[in-house]
Amino acid sequence: MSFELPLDQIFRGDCIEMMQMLPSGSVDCVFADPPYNLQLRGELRRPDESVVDGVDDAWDKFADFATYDTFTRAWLGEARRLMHKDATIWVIGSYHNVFRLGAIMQDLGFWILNDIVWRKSNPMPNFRGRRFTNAHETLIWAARGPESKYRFNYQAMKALNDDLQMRSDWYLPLCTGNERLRNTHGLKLHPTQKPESLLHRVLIASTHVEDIVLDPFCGTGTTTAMAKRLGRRYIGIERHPDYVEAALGRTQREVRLPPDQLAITPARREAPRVPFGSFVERGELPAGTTLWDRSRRVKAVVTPDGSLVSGQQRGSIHKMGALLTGAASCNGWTFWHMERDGALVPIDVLRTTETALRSAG
Amino acid sequence: MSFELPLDQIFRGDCIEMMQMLPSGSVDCVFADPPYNLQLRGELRRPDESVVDGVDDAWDKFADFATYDTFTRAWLGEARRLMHKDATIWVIGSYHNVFRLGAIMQDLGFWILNDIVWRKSNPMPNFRGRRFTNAHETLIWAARGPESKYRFNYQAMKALNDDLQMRSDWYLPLCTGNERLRNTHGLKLHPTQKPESLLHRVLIASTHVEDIVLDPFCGTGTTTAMAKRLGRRYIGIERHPDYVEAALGRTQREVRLPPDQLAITPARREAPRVPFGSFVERGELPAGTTLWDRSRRVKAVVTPDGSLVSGQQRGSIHKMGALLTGAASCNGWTFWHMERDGALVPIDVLRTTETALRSAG
DNA sequence: GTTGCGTGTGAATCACGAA
DNA sequence: TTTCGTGATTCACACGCAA
Repeated sequence: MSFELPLDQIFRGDCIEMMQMLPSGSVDCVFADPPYNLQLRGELRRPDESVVDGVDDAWDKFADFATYDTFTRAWLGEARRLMHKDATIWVIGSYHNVFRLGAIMQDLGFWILNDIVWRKSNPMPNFRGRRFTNAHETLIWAARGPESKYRFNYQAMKALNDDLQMRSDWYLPLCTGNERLRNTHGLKLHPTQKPESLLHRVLIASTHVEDIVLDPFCGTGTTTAMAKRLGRRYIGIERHPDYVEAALGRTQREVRLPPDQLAITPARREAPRVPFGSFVERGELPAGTTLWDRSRRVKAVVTPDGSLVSGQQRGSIHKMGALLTGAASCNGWTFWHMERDGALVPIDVLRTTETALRSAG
Repeated sequence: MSFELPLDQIFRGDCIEMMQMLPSGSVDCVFADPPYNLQLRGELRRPDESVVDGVDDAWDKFADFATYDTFTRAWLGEARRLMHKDATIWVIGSYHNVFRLGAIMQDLGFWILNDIVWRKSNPMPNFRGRRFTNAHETLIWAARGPESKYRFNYQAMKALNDDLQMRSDWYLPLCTGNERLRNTHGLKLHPTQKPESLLHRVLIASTHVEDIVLDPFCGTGTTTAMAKRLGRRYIGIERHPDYVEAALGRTQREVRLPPDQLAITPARREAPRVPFGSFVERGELPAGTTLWDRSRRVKAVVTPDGSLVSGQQRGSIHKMGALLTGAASCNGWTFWHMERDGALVPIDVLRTTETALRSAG
């Protein structure tokens, strides 16, 4: 049996069983924080459903890895089925499990886009002085397959980083203080609650408003709460009733940001396409006008159909830019300039004016 | 057949076959930079139309993941046989291959101690704006097994990091400039030459003077050269004759530091923003350099872990400044000077560069 | 000598929609 | 499924030459 896709809900149950009931190709993004260690939470079972007990001689270590791998293949396989062709997935782990996660993801056909390092500003020190301070965790960001046309909000990430490309190493604090959920005894409710800043960056980078986000290991609901705040739709799955209760209350209390605060720096490739010829038609750049490159080394003349002519050659603004410079390709909008008050101005200013008019009207 | 262990040599040949001829349990540390199995699909151009010189060498091409895994299991298995019970291994990779490396290492019985992130100060940007800038690579540090009594020079690492525990994220520049080996046409000799600062930290962290270090993918000899400089014994294996020739010459020219400059030591120091040790690692203020006070009344010598030595005394730049002047305390950054073009310049100038400032964040 | 500008380059899985 | 046209896209350094 299979449900219609339920939105903005958090379910209690085994994530593999729950995912099996959801329809294929229905989610835009998955965020998963799977158990890091078999012995910790008793969530792991062998394929025959017997529970793994924690013995640590060499033979059993191998059995543990095999069991962990089986479990990992099962939930990643279901998650992949639920993802539509262009969806992406984030999986977080530490050196205990992340290598198995990554290898299995590759085996299942996921196409890794980046591995992201979450550098903790306040990690726990190494008390025994026998290793380097374990100051980071790793996120694997992957598309469903190599041909996916996945979403990456490049300009938004650049804006988040002082107008420099966002790198693969992120420096963020642990979840502490008021953000950390606690029980009535003041003890932390969940051992590995993720910081909201981490989910903020993940969701802003790889999803759009109204996109559907699935978290199969929902825990205390950082993903669902942040999805709601940022105007994304969410589906959470969590096995432990206490965590489900906390996640439900927390997400319920969360308030969706108003639309004007949800807008991110738009991607230029998604701006409405305006034909160069339309400016010729309207007389804003009449046929006969001469265009130049930035340093006046090459020039061309605008024709009535919006193509350019230079000598015997004729073509679009892009084709002519490439042709005259010998480049493989060329963005004609930024290459060609027109004279305005004696100075050269890129013809792209025509387009930005147009865009402004459209959004205003 | 099997050789006695040959020391301080670089061999040309297939690393699996060569390792098979060496005796079991004979090396203290392995550093391995295996092929990454990048899967580049076409030409990549910068926004200025220049072409990126990608890694297209035959040695990096594998038919599929299964082929790569078979190769990886084979060389890691031989490396493990050569390691004695308490030896450790370093393996470096990127998201293309590191998950497979780590999972296979765990399957073979290695015990992962840390995953280390080499954060590059100057990575190549993402030119098409379709992903996060791939700004790091990952090193896996592992013992031969869970019971290994491995070497970790905790105090030396702490000293190198201005008396703060060394973290799992390391900020180091790429190998560029004079350090990068070039052929007679000025082209890079090896597409992926590793920086000396990386090997410096690896060797200081996990080996002792006279320890035997094996590099099965020796390339142009960064490992062997740094092992010689730091007084370690080395065995290099490399398949490509051009790389072997370069590694031999480079390692030949390298000079072993004198004994008093090789000693590493515990130190208790303050923590300014930029660790003094980072300049030592990067070779901007190499071990062996003599520092003076402003009026050349006292002097001291820089050691590989970033502490100073003068006579029988050893300590941080701050402690040694205080000690040698009889003061209660001292700001080593302004007290100590280095010679530059015959004049004395405070070492604090090292910190004023953009690079230095960034290493803190 | 110093400063500043132009150029080159690094382990890279680097477009996408319409017809 | 394939072809084709449009047009989006770079950061930190090192080095050489000019002012």
